[in-house]
Amino acid sequence: MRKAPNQARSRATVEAIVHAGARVLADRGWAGFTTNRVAEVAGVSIGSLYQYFPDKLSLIDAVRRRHLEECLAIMRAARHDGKPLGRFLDDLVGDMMAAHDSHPGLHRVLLDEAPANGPHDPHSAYEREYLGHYAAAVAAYRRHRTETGDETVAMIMSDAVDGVIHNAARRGTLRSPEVKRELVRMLALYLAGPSADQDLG
Amino acid sequence: MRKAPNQARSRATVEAIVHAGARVLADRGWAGFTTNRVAEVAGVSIGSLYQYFPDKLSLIDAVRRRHLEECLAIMRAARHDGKPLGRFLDDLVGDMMAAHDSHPGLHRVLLDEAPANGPHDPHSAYEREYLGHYAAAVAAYRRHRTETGDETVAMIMSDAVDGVIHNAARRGTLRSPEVKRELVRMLALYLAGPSADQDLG
Amino acid sequence: MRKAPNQARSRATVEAIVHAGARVLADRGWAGFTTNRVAEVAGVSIGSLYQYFPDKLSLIDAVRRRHLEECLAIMRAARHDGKPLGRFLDDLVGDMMAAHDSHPGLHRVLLDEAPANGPHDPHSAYEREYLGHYAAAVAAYRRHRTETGDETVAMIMSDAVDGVIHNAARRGTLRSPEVKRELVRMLALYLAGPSADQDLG
Amino acid sequence: MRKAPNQARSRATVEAIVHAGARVLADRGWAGFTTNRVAEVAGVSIGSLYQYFPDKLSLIDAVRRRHLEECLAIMRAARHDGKPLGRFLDDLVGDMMAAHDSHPGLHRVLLDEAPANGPHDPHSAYEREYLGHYAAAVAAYRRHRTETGDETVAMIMSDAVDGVIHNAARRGTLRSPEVKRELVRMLALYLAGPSADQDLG
DNA sequence: GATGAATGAGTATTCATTCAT
DNA sequence: CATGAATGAATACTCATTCAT
Repeated sequence: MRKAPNQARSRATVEAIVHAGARVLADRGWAGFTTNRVAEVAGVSIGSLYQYFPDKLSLIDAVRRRHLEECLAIMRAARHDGKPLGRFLDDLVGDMMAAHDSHPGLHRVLLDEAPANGPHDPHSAYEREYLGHYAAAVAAYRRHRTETGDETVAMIMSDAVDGVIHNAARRGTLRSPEVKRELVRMLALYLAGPSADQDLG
Repeated sequence: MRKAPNQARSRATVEAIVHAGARVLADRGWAGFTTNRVAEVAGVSIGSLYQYFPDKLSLIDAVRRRHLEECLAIMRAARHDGKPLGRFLDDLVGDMMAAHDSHPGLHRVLLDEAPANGPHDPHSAYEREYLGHYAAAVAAYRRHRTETGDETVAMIMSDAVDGVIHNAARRGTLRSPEVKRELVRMLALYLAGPSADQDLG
Repeated sequence: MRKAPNQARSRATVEAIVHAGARVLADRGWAGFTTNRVAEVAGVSIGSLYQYFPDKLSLIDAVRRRHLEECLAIMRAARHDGKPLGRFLDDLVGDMMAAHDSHPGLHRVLLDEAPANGPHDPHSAYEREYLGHYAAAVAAYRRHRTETGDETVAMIMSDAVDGVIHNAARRGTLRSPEVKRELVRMLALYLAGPSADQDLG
Repeated sequence: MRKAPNQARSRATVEAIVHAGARVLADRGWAGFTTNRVAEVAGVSIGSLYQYFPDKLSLIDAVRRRHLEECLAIMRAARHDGKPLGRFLDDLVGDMMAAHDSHPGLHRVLLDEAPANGPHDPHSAYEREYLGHYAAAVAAYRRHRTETGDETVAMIMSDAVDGVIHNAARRGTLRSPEVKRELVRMLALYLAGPSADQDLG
């Protein structure tokens, strides 16, 4: 960002711009994301937008950072302190679906356009922490030890949640209790289940 | 499409354009997808591109149709005729991962710029058949009957596969045997598992 | 128009664009009318042109509206309040020839590319008022009443003036006093003359 | 033209192209006149069109020549050998209106786009002969000798006819007997009338 | 700071024309 | 000769970005 918004009004302006950016990205996709449109939706002039964001990319980065931070906050809040597994998954999946319900499709769009995927970019940092939370839960709840590491199991779970939630967002079924229940059931069975080599005949 | 390619030469041209379109979309994303670039990569003039596709969007549609058709072909080929479940899932997931390995990220980009997802657009038709194949497999292999329909289970499975594969594509781990094995394990446990209400404590 | 020019600067810009459009259309005809050329002649960037006009056609419409409005202004100013007929026609034809002398050929080009001449398009509205003025003059000066209505006579006169003036524009003889005198004479004789059925032997 | 069509089939092809050119020009105006469209309407391939016409301009010239030739043929046929004036004008105007009824607007479009208006271009040659026929008629029928030459009177008449007919074409009233009658009446009164200086009160 | 008019490089698209079949 | 696929210069139009007010 070009400059730190010091005064209250400035902060509100930046807030409005980032929020509008998320909205436009979710509603119109990459092709419909133009700086002029974002400024219009935010209710500020295009000049003001460039006062705070040096270019389009930095605005997208801000939107991305904001969204990933929200997802991380949910993960951080999803404590597995003594909760039974079913309850833990229920809370986690429920909160995640709720979070995506406000801007369906945003997450998906944000992750698609590969943003300089070096190991040090913000997305990677986010992902490391994100998967770390999942791995901790896996370590806490997993029943059967196999040769597969917690990190891999965590990744599979995270990606499955991602897939189910974002396809639900696309179909407009984010609020379906059935979808939520089945996703939770799949994760629970996965965590509870025996190793791959056993009787899946 | 503006014009049906009748002669052999023109069919080859259209083929090259669609193929180049997939490549450019996968490599450069929405922002890098320009008709001139596609024409260049295809090795044809921009005029030839517009001879067959009335505009940029119709070209993207063609690329999408082509890709979805490839995915459907895999589903159709994945017969569950007497195979044990583990074998069936192994084949299906393996083929799907291989298919996405050629253009990692393409599927995701294609599905996310959601253009008018009414129930009658080609993507919906594709999705109906796609989920239908999954549902047939679910009906064949499911052990425990619950109140949840085969279609819902099929959708969860399909979306989970989607999420895992496309995040793997993003991370460059599409060829990892571990990822494949765990995804198969999760699906198998899900299909084999008891209803949600049981002892997931 | 895409956007109303509010500030003084933007009004000047729109003015310059429309004026340049008339000039380019008159000088180079349809084939030479390109938006980039108009912008260049207007001394503004191509972006500014598209800030106010959504496409080429809307710019042509603006030029047309402007020109028709100028012609109407001449008709409105040509009062037949007690003037003798000769004087009235002299003033009217003189003003009209002068008006076309600034952009010879513009009128013809504008009217000929007939874009959807339904009864409700702006050109029709213009034509109704235009012919109305002529009809009023006919009613005031006509000597012999025939079965032909004032409106028809007005239309014949208007079209004849149109034909003579625009062919004169094409030939570069718009300032010829002889042309003006003879056109006036023809109109006067027509208005003064007896019905068609009489001795035209 | 690139080469003379010798065989019967070639002549028919050229014929079809010129005819289609007139049709497209009349129906779609300058903006819609493309060589590919003309070829399509003519039912020949674009390659065949370029076999006979080296470029677009030469095709337009052919269409123009053809149309002007038709108008000239009407003038040549309109003999004033002893006919009374009323009869002569009636025939001339009637034939001219009929000629324009097949391709309304064509003449207008053809004359608008100023085609290299040197004194030696085909249009000027046409115009000279055309006005010459009118002048001969004027000389034959004019009643009052004034200081204005026959050529000027002829030009005014020709231009008035042009204006009335082409505006009628635009309005779709080319077959109106009233329009024809009034146009004839105006021309007759003009030819019969006294000099400009007299009692036009 | 805020504004929004202006800019112009860059993209989408057309269409006259060529040439291999 | 006829065909129509291919070409690419030229045009229409967009949108990130600047800057005078």
